[in-house]
Amino acid sequence: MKRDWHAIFPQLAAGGSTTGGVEALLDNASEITLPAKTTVFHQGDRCGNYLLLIEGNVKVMTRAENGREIVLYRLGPGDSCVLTTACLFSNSRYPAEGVTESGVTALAIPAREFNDAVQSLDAFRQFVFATFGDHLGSLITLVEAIAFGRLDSRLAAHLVRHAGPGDELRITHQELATELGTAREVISRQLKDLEGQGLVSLSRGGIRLLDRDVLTRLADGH
Amino acid sequence: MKRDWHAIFPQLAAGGSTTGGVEALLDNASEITLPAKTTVFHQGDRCGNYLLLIEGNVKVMTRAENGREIVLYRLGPGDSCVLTTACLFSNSRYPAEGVTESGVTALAIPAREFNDAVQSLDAFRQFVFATFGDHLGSLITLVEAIAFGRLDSRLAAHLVRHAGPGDELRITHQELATELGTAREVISRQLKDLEGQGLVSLSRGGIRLLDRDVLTRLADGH
DNA sequence: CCGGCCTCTGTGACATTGTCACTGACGGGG
DNA sequence: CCCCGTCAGTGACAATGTCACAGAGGCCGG
Repeated sequence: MKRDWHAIFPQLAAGGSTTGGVEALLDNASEITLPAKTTVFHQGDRCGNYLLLIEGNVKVMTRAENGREIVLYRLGPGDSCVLTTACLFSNSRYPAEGVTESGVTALAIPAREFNDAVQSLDAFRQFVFATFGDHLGSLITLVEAIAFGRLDSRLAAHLVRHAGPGDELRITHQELATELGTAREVISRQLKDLEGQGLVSLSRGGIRLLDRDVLTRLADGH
Repeated sequence: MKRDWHAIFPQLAAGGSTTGGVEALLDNASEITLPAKTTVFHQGDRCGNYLLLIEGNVKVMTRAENGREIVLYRLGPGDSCVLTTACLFSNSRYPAEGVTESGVTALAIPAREFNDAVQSLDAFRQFVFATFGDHLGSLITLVEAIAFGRLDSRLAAHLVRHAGPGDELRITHQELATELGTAREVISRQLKDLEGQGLVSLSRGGIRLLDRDVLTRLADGH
C-alpha cells in the first residue's frame, strides 16, 4: 500500500529539492502496528530503529523508585520518537518509557538507513533536528510548569486540552496524577474543589466540564 | 594558534575515518571569547551559530513570570550548545537563557557550515546527536528530581558537587535557590537545618562542608 | 570613625502540595 | 446476592512555597 507521505509529514516534503529521496526512504521502511497500551520501550533500553508515527499516539513517561510517574510528552501522527534516536547515538541509557495510548501505526527505519538518510537528504535532516528541538523545548516548558506552576492551573489545562466530545473525558484520578506528576489524593482534592466551584461534575472514571471558559482562564493562571 | 582538538573533543576524533575533515572544520571556525556573567542568548532569541565550548562553562536557565529561575543544565569544555542548534532548525522559540559563569572560549560555526558538516562528516554527525541525546537525558533527570526528589537531598547533592578546595563554596542562598528552582527562604531554612546537624558551617556568602560523607549519603536519599 | 545604604540572611504566619493510613462506594462475575 | 478488585474520599500530618517583614554585615563617602 502506497501512502501519501506529503499529507502525513508535511514538513518532510516541504524541504524542496530532494524530496524524491524522502519518499523512497519512507516507501522502503517497514510499517509496524501496535495495539493500545503496549510498551514501545522501557527505561534503560537501547532501540534499533528510528520510529515515525503514522497513526495513533504514544506517551513517554518516567517512573521513580517510589512508583510515582510523570508523562514527559506525547507523540502524535507525524512525530518521531527522538528518545529512540538519542538512544541510538548517545551512550547514556534513557530513563523513560514509551507506551501506546491507542492503536498505533508507525514506520521503523533501521539505524543504518537513518544515518544514511540524515546524511544525504536535506529535508530529512532538517526534519530530524526540528523534531529534536521541539521536544527539547517542550521538556523545558514542563520543567517550568512543575517548578513554578500551580497545580489547579495545570490540572485545568489538562482537562480542557484532553476533553472529548461533549466536554467529557474518561480518565481516573490516578491517571491524571501520572499526567501531572503528582499523587492521586491531591488530584481528588483538586477535582472536589473544582466540583465545588461548579466547574466540573465527577463520576466514577469520568469527568464532565461544566464551564470551559472559566477552566481555560484558570489554566492561564486566572 | 593551532589547538589539539583531539584533547578537547575526544569524541569527535574517536569517530574513525574522516577525522581530517573535522580538524579542518574546527581549524576554520572562528574563535570567540566572552567574559564571565555574559548573556550568550536570551529567551526567544534565534541564534546564527553552532557553538562548541573550549574553555569555561555556561549555565542554561529559564525564568518564569514571577521572577523565579531554575538552572536547566550547564555546559563545560567539549560541550556544544544544543539549544542553539535547535534554535537554528526548529521553528519554536526557545524559553531559555544562557549565561557564562567564568570566562569562556568557544568556537562559532555558522549555520551553513554546520549543516554541511553534519552531512559530510560521520564523526561530527555522531557527536551532534550524542550531545543532543545527553542533554535530553539530563533534562529528563531534572524533571524527575523536581517532581519527586526531596529538597534536602538535592541541596546536599549540589553542595557536594560544587564544593571547591577545602570543601568550601562561595555562593549566596539566592543563587542556590536559582540552581534548584526554589525560593531563597527555603534554602536558608534547609541550610540552617544542615548547620544544626553539624554538616555545614555558614557565613555571609559562603558555605563550608563539615561532613562530606554524610552529605553524600543525604544526596543519595539517605 | 560614623552614618547611610545595599546586599544577604533569618523568622513567623500562612497557603499549597505531598504522604500515610485508612474507609467507603461502585460494579462485574461467580 | 455476595465477593472482590478498582476507584474515590478523608483526616492528620510533613514538606515546601509565599509574604512581609527585621536584622546583620560590609562598603563607601564624609
